[in-house]
Amino acid sequence: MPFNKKKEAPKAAPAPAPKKVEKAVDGEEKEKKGGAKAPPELLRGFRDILPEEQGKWNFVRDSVRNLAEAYSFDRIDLPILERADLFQRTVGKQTDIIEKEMYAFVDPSDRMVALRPEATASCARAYINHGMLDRPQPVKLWYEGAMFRHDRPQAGRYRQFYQAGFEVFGTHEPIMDAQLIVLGYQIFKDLGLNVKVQVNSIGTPESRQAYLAELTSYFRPHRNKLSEDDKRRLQKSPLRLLDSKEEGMKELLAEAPQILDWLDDASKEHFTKVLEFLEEIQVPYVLNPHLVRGLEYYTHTVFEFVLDNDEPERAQNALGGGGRYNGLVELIGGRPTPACGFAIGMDRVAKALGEMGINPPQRPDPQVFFAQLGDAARRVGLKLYEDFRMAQIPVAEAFGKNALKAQLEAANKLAVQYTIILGQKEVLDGTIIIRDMESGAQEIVDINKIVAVVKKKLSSEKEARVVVHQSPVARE
RNA sequence: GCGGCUAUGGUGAAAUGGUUAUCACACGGGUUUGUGGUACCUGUAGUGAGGGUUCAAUUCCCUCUAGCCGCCCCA
Repeated sequence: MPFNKKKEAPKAAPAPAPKKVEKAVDGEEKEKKGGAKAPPELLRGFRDILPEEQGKWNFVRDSVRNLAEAYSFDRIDLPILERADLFQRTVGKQTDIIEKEMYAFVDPSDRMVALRPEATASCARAYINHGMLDRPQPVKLWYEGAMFRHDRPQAGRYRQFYQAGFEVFGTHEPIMDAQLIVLGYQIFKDLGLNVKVQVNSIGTPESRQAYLAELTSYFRPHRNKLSEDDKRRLQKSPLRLLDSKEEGMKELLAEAPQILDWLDDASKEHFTKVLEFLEEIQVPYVLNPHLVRGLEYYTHTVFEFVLDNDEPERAQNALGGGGRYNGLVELIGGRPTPACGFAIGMDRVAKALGEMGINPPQRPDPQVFFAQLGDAARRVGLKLYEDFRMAQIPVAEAFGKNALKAQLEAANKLAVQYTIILGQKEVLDGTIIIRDMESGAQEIVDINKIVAVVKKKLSSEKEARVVVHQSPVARE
């Protein structure tokens, strides 16, 4: 989806690509021929997140939100579509994200727009647009939502993926870098995931310039030893050589100049302080002098959260990352404003949870099942259902089924503790049957007291259940 | 974007160049009309799409599509 093919896009009608029209016609013909409709197809790299997975996702979303609030971040929702040049300017034209992965197109108003490939730039834009520099600094924002990159899909990598991000504008203080790392670390800890924190500093653009020159001249004599990929990196983004996975690179890298040695004094001091804070609060981190990040806007501290599991070599183990980006706000037209932030990849986090066998229920398990026989019972049942809901007792039902047998079967599948049964007879008597699903014992109670009776019966077991369902956030 | 592997009902598997593609689970209906967990009966549903070779293709070949793995990149 190259972004620059717009040149001759005429100003006239936003003619939809003719190709698409043809295809649509094809589709119709196919339908006619086969009689049956061709099955609908998902776009490549897009997916549905099904109900079975929602438990994990809720867990992730809840943890993120709880911690965002605990660290006093304010929620912001940003548009999914932005002017394309926002990302071009910030993420960096040389990056793959911009060069070939951005969903960019001309909208009906003849404007070049793009589905956001990330949200930091939007945050910075919002910060400027809404004059947030006139609020008490720092301004701490968090968001969550879908991002789009037209990348080659793989497990844990989708073209529409979800990120939760945290951004802090308006402070240079190294303690902020450290706190962001702590925050990210805590999110993973709350989720029960083991992550390693890797940190590095890539200094200011000026100090980096000098380092890049040095790095390039170090590699140039070895040019013939480099792989094609690495040669390209040497040309395009020498920093990327540092995290090359090529075999032969290890020895070369060992001798290569280290960026930390090239930082100016202020950068060094900043980084040292960040590390001191991390030690103080005992976040285990690994200094990784080869950690560089793909987005061009980073300055000083960069960090990544890497899943620490049995298969450390997996490409999708980076669950999140971020860093400081002191130049970004100014780059898009704001006053010079220091800032830093990070984002976590929720798809990968959810996947990691699944691999750990963590799969919370997508909603509270129903504890009671309501079985009904006949229309009179249904009418009463509809009302009864509301009573239970107000008493906050989750009730399941199978209004779609008539036979009591089928309803009990459904109740059994749901593993409820009690089924309440309402038939013609009970409606006339103003009573209702309550059946203990484990023992099969039944008793008849006054229908007006059923909610109270059930509540009482459940309360004995409730304590145990509450412990089970307790959010791990509350742990330790 | 590059390289490799893969593709059979909703899920997991089986089979074959030649009758009607097998099995389990899941799902729906039922086993004389108001009682579940085990049993029995029964139903729905599949060879990813398109082309080629062949008398005949789910099986062999090609293209496409999608997924997975690695690279690139990144979350």
